[in-house]
Amino acid sequence: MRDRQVQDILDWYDRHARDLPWRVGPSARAAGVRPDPYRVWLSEVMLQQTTVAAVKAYFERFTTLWPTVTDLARAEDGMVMGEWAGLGYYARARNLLKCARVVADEHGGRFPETREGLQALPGIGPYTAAAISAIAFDEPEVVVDGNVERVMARLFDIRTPMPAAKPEMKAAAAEMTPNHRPGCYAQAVMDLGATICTPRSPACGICPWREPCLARTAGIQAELPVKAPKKTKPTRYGYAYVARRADGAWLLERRPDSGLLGGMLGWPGSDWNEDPRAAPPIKADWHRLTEEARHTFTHFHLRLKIDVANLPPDAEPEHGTFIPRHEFRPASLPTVMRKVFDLAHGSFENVG
DNA sequence: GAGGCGTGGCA
DNA sequence: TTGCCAAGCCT
Repeated sequence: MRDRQVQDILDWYDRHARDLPWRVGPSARAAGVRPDPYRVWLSEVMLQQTTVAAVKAYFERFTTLWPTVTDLARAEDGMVMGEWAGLGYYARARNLLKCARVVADEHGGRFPETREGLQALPGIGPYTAAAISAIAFDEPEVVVDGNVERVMARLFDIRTPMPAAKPEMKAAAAEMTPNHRPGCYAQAVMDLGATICTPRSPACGICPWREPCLARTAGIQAELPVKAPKKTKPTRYGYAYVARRADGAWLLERRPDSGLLGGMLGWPGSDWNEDPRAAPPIKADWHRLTEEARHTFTHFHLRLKIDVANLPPDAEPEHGTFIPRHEFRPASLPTVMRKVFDLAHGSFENVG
């Protein structure tokens, strides 16, 4: 029975596999083309908790700037963080660089081929290690991500709430994983989860697993997997300070490596909490903008009051660094900081 | 084990 | 507007 289902989803994948920039499609794979482990790794890290649509442009940009893991290992930290800006979960970018440097310096520029070897690297956990091993090296590893959990919960009608159901999902995934074409199988299940077995309104009518799917038989496919309700997000408040020196340089600061937006550039500002204290980085004639910047993070809403100021050529702030006008790219800021800039920059006159 | 950690799209 | 969701990892 399991062999029948594996064959059915592989047949479906051979006909309907998504064409993705980092993917070697089923026909090319059958012709002997092997995926580049560097590109598989880079795409998997970018795809952690992130949509394919958001990742595509970043993947193209990164692989153009840094075609190999050795190239990436030699990049400057600030350059990589700036290129990652907007993609979110910035610890991924810091770990990406760490990982590239370990692979370049300690593994001769080649990725380990085993799940164990891969999972020892920074930013590579159980899912990513199994995925790289399966996709890049065609090892029959059990690949379990959110897609696989959803598909298995439905195929086997697993009603145990998450995250308690994880061991059952893993066992179900292990039961299904084939020794033949494991890389294609892993990508097939993820494509199925992304395009047919979707969280809401799954397209069961065109699913290659519609017959054996126990949740569909019971009519509860859209209710699975069962998840605990989310906690409501609190709102925090803060101040952001946008200052421009007379020569057009902007006063920014590099945030500490750990914590929220770690390692990213941002505007100087206060702490973000229920009752923040204003904390300008330099004595100046600050002007408060009418509009606040609003942004929502994973676990709280944020509202920032924005102060702007022009600084003299010899300004010496208590903290922060002046970024010359021609070196400053708003796109290299995390989104919340870019929102602040978008609101503030209109209040400055152009400098020739 | 639970919480921290981004962002944008969509119902 | 609000909530939910997307190929998790780290502490």
